[in-house]
Amino acid sequence: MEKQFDPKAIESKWYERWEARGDFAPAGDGEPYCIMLPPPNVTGSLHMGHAFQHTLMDALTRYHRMRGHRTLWQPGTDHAGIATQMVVERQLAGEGSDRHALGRESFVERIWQWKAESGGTITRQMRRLGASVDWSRERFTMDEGLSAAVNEVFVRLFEEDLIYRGQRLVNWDPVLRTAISDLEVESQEEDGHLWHFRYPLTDGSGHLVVATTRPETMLGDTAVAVHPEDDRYRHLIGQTVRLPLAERDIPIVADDYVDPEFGSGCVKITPAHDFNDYALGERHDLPRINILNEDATVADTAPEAYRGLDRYAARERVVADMEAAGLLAETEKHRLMVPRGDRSGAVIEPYLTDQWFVRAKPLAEPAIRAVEDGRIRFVPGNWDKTYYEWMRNIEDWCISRQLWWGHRIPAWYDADGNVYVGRNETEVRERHGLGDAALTRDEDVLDTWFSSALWPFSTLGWPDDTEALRTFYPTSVLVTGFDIIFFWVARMIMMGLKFMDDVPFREVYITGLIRDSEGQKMSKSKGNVLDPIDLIDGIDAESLVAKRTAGLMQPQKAKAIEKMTRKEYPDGIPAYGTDALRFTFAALASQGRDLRFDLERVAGYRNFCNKLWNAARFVLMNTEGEDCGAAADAEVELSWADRWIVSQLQRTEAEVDRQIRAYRFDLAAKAVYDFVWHHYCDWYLELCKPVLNADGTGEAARRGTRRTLVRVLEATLRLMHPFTPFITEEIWQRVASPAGREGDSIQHQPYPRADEDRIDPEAEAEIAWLQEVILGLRQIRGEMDIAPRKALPVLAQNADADDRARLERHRDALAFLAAVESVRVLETDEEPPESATALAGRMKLLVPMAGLIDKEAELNRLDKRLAQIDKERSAVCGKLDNENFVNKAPAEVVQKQRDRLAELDAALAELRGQRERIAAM
RNA sequence: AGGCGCGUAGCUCAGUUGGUUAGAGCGCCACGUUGACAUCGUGGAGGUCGGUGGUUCGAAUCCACUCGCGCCUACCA
Repeated sequence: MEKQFDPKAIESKWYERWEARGDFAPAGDGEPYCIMLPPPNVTGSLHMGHAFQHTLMDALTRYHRMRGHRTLWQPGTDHAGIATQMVVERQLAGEGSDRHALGRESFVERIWQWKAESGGTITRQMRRLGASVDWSRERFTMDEGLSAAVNEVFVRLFEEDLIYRGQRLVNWDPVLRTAISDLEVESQEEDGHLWHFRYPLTDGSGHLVVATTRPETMLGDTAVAVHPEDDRYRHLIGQTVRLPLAERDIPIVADDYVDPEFGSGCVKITPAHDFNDYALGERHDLPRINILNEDATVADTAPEAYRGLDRYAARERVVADMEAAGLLAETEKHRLMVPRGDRSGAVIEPYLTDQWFVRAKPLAEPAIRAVEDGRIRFVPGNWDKTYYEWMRNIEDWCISRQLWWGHRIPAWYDADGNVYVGRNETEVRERHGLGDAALTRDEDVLDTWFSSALWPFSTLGWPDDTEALRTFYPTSVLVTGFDIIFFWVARMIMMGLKFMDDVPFREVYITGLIRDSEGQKMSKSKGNVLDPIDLIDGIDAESLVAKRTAGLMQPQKAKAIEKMTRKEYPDGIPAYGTDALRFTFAALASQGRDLRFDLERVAGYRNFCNKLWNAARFVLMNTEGEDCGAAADAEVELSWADRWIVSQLQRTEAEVDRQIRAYRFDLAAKAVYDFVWHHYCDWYLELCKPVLNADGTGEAARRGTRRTLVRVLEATLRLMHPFTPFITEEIWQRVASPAGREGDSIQHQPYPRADEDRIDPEAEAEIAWLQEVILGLRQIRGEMDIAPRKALPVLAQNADADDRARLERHRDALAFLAAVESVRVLETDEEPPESATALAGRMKLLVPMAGLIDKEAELNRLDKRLAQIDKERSAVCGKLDNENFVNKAPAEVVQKQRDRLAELDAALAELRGQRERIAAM
């Protein structure tokens, strides 16, 4: 083996073998376990959030596969309607063309081409991450089967009146010129103005003042509203005002919606351009005047002077005209929430159009119940509140999009505008007896999330009753971020319950969000993104800068991004390898908080991989070609250390298993790390050395230690495999045989299960004693500046029979790990020489000071220890002197404190005595 | 406005039902290279657990209030 672990040398080799052999396909007849990969955008690339989530999904998948479950991790990609269409439209714009010039068919063809070219990025990256998805089942939301499922769902929902078409106010993106759903609107507070306008009463008796943030919409006003109880205006209700500029008479209506405290207490009402006004208009049966075109220019329904103006130009014009007419009462600065499209960034316009909707309430009710009664569990649990909040206030879902890339709505219109919905045109004609009448298909496509909502069953073959569907639905767990609970999770639950009559998954594990080391959200525009592949392979500073500054929406930011990047990564990023990256993700995955991603952390886990690698190297150096006691009748003798490490392994196995089940990957990773580094390497390997090297060791003892070395390592590799698949496979191939195991790959080996019977309290006590002695002596050495390899003669005082036996038993270990030259047990009445002291239980270890230790230094050291002990002693005494504590606390707790006090007193007495003696010398 | 979360060592974070000597990693200080590993070893320094008050024999942990920060929903013209 190489002295240093080199991930590059092994990773691609193993993944190719696993995939070629079909290792990731569900196998056996165990209990089914299934995870649906949240389908990434087909033309996207893997970002840190993906890599994080994929790591956790893969860990779960490998864990269950090793436990013998019939495990499926179902991969696939999403067509991502708007996002993908925008990319190709931008390309066309670069060529001086647009989709209309191309025509629908060619445009869609062009997107398919783009998908074919760039669509493999994510899946290639997933392979680099070691994701053990079953590629043979890979699906795409727009492939044939999934499209059929989409049509089927649409038709069935339509037939049950759960999908309808209607003219309603929707969120309109005037740049993309399509409707979008409520969820695709992101509101942000921005600076604006509040304009106060005078609207004259028609009868000439005065005027009302209304305030607005959007003056141009007054062209579509159809009422002014006041609060019914507002004494200032009560007498005017039912009268009309003369709407300036448009010169129309509009009524004054009374409605509770109006807050009399705000502004003048009068509100202009524009039902066609504001959601609240729309609702108010419905209550009062007001006309709706749509004054905007699709691109947010003023329409012909408005007065001539404004037609064709952009909405913001119209705004200025309206304000100027009102001012000129003496009707502008006041202009004030105002912060307001501005709705923007999440894709285009354009200011969204409430807009009156014909769209298709899913009736949400009837679907939401069973979906709420599924979480309430525990058929679906959120992890961490508090996310159910977020879910309930949204589901209980859910509005109908606008599913039609005025785009070309997506599932075209299966609806046809005849010459009279009658609508027919069916799985295809032939079916529509047959079912409605339309013969060969002219039919035109609806131009619109469905919201991307409509097909995503079906993912848990459409990928398994629905609407056909397939073996896969019967086996893997409901799936086991969904792993995703909180940001798509509404977009996706809630909708999958609704659709799953509706069409499968069962929940789509039993648990939803919500991961935190990956941020950069400063706690900033990672985004292309901030220039702080990291490509997980760059952490695996490494990247030089130039390439990293080039990558981060390429294709920016705001190219002027490039300089700042370059500066920041060069400062943070002057030498680029070293290659850490996949296993280190994955282990980092696992270790960071604590619950309920966002996580800061810090390269120092990855470096630490790369070191950990190297540690494991070298431990394996040591084991192999000591076992290759040697008898490791594999034979059934081999005579084998286990040392205390052997028994101890086996015992520790059981505890670790139990802990890791428990934490994985609880989705506490951070704690599972910590348990593994502690075991490998601090138990196996720091102590066990060191304790093995004297056994293997000493001349006096018997063959049965060597065999026992070799066998334990290699078997514990082998089990540890299996324990770690879900987190670090590559290094564990590589090493396992070398140690499996000496450890007495057979198999083609570690991933099909059983996951370690703790064996209660192999927990060995006797061995644990023995090694705990040994550690205490060694640590005590090392402390003296360290604090007294005694050279590390300077062999020390040690005297033991107050050693009881056990201590004496143990000192004898572990003489080699003490010599090796604490450089003890000799140990002599003092007789009861023997006066010790001037010495430095350490305690191990009641036994006192003395290192004679002659020539080694400075008297003052030892006195200081003792004073420090005494102070520590004395401080704790006062705390314990405080408790025990408290009658209430002694009377009310559980007996065992009280006893524990008494025992502790006794220990402290003994230690105090010993050390004080020691101090006096040294001081007197 | 409502909801959720966070505040523990210089930094990033654990601390599961109240009883630990409050932990880890990184960083810091000192010492150390005859082969598992310098991507390492040994020893050490460093925290009144945001604040106040309460419940309790006992609070980082439970309750109330408070300060600071973050996120998500929401109709303020």
